[in-house]
Amino acid sequence: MSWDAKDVALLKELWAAGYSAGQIASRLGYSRNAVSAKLKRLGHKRGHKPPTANPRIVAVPTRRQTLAAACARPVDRVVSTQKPVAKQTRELTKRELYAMLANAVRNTG
DNA sequence: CCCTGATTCGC
DNA sequence: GCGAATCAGG
Repeated sequence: MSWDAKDVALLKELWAAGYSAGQIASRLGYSRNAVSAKLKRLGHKRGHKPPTANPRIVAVPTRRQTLAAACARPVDRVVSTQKPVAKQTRELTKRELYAMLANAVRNTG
């Protein structure tokens, strides 16, 4: 199973559109696990939602990333507080984007 | 019991 | 990098 550009695009866009991992997975043909994992690799962020699932307490404590996170202290200052205008390829509106998505899904699925 | 997302671990 | 297994919750 290799994530093609098409798959990734659909994944990201559908995810952004508010689709659930399961729905996307069904459309794409992958397991929701794969979708979630892929999203994580991509650096997904749907915003707010406390990390409910604890990082597995398997018999191998050579992990403690949780502790590391807990020990993380705030930095003194941020070097660059740049907030550039950004935004480039933003010619499509949400409606158009979704329409495109729907079409793509229809054709692809 | 169905679903949700999140994470880890083996390949 | 990919995906199954797994967790914790609604």
